[in-house]
Amino acid sequence: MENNKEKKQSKGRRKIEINKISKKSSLNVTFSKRRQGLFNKAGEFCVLSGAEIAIITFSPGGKTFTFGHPSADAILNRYLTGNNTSGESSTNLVEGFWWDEQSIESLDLEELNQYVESMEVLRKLVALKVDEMEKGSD
Amino acid sequence: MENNKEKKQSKGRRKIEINKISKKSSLNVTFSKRRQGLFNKAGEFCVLSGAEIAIITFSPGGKTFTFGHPSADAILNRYLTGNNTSGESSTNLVEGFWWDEQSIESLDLEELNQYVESMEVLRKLVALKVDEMEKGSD
DNA sequence: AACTATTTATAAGA
DNA sequence: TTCTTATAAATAGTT
Repeated sequence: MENNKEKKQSKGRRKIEINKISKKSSLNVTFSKRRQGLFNKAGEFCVLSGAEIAIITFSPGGKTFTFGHPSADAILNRYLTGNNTSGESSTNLVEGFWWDEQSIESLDLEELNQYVESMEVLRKLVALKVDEMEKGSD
Repeated sequence: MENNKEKKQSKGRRKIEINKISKKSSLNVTFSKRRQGLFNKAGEFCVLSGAEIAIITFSPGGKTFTFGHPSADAILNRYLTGNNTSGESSTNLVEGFWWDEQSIESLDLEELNQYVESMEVLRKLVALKVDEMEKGSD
């Protein structure tokens, strides 16, 4: 009972080089898995260290993913309610953090503008917090 | 040669609960390790999927960490040159991405304003890109 | 700062 | 696409 010298690798994880994945189906799977992994890490990072973190991801496929602090929930919601007329969206909570996914069918340029808007939302979140602190410390 | 029933755990990683770390030295170590881990993951994520990502971390210790795209390098530099009068800073490159660390000794309120500024920088980066595209597609 | 035993993440496969 | 599983990678506690 001989098996080939180059016997088939088992199905476990194999080492990969970090290069752009060309095969579209693989790319989608990897994108999803790693986005989830990244957001989980970010959540743990925040809780363990007490840091605040904001992440914005702009996928080549035309989706904007943001990750942030619980205090941002209400504001994000308002943002979504006000602006989200063209695609579905979902907001998830894990370990007290929200993340958000927006499907937008749009041209590249519009996608970028979307990205800018998302950043603007995050900026406002923090500005609001600053405002609170100024009132509190006066 | 009996060892206690509760024998000492070996030194390998042990499972932990995700709660704020109270011991300051441990917190610092964990913060550094996990920040590095997170940024590495983010870099791989970008390269593999072709996504763009921006991360801003505001640590309780008064440091702002940002992670971004190579195209942002010049702008970040200008930002640092213009604003960084109170603390040291360093910019690192890994896999073509930059990350940055700023030491700021300031009050909480000032730290938050710093955070807002960092976000503003990121926003400008993308706005610039939009501008480029508008010119290109015209 | 290095080490290493474990836990955790995840690339392929089913 | 969701589940499985072998393996790579991250990291908590130790030194």
